[in-house]
Amino acid sequence: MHYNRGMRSYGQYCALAKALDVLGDRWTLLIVRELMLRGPSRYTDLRNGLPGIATNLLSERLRELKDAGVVAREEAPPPVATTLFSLTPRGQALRPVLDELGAWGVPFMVEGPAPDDAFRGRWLAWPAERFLTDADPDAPPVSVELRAGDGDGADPVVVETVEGAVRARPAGAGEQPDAVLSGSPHAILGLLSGQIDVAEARRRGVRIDGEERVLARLRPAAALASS
Amino acid sequence: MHYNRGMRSYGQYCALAKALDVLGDRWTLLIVRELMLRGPSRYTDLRNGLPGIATNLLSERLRELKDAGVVAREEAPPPVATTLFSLTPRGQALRPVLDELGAWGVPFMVEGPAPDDAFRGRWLAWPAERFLTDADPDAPPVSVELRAGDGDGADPVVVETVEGAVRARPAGAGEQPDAVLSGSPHAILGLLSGQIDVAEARRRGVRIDGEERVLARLRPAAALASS
DNA sequence: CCGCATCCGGGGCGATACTG
DNA sequence: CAGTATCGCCCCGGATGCGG
Repeated sequence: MHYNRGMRSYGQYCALAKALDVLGDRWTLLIVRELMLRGPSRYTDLRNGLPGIATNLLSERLRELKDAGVVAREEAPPPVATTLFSLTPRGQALRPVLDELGAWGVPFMVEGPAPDDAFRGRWLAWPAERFLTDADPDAPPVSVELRAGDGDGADPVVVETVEGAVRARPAGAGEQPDAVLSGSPHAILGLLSGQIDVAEARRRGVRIDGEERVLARLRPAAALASS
Repeated sequence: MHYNRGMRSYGQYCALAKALDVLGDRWTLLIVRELMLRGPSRYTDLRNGLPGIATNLLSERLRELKDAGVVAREEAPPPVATTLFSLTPRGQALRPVLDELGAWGVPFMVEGPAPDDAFRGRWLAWPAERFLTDADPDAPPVSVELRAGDGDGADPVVVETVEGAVRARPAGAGEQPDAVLSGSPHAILGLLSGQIDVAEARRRGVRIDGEERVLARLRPAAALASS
């Protein structure tokens, strides 16, 4: 029987405290991150996208988020017969929160990963959407595939221009990007964020296949890492 | 001796996870809220603005935030001889994060406070800055004082127009606002957020002294509480 | 008074094992 | 595949003490 566990409230009539009553528990915002980046996901895929989480915590948080109206469960009908978790509109409304928190955290990433940090390629998709702009919106669309890290978290990500904006999505099968960036997550993130240029990135082991000039079109926006 | 307590990391090379490594512990973001709303503050004043916090947690969080470069301590010289805590530029950069999180939490406030919720008047200052706009930026500036709640958390707040924007600050002594709003926090917040109009607010016990028409100038911005 | 440090009980959290 | 069950540990909450 699960009563109101984890629902410890700050007991303050304040918008920020109320938000943290729902989102402040450990792992909660990272679960929202995965649902935001992946879209509707199965339990196992969420677990894979959240290295380090305990399975009981994942199920408990998903239940709390469902009760709070942030997450929805939908049972897919046979023959698939799997459960899908997704964000409600109220959950989608957290996008600006994650964007701002992530932007604030970018300087920590620039320092490089800790020795045992886990990594998933799609975690770059979201900084990419935030920091890249299309330098020539009227030209035909371009796309770049990012392959960061080794096999474990190597889900490739495609960054493409869409009507003047830059969007990122998981790479599908038989992808045909204009260019492919391969290298360490650290170096690729430095390139995306504008902290280092193409020459410096290459010096740090980044490999560029395909048409390199499309990189000049996806330019990092202005100063992002204010001290 | 205090080693690296509480520094439990998610161990993920992700901007959001890195941000939460610093800010994700309990009470941390609320401490930043107080420093943001109050400016440089003494330990005791922070404690008063954070009803429910344990004193050891406050000191521990302040130390962690200092180590992370978010908070600075300055020892005021004699004869004052008190310690002041303030936000570094890196801490000030959290303003958009708090704004977005707070905006997301506003719908919970509209539902009204829980039975034993604590309240401080200055918690309205920050939603006010976010949700009010000056409907007539070229006219002479106006100011409204908010007195929400009873004695305990009645720190009055002054909302005023400053060059087309709306700013909030703690009310000083001998304040001369154009109007004064008194009433329950719930009703006043409804008015600020545009959820209820002046007539409805009055029906809910809000009292308006001074020139009522200045309220027409401080208009709530467009829809804020998306379902 | 102000700014903590110390002590202690309870429960959230983390890791593993297990099940329909 | 999608969880539940169980068990330590350490974070958290509350009270008290205490030096400057």
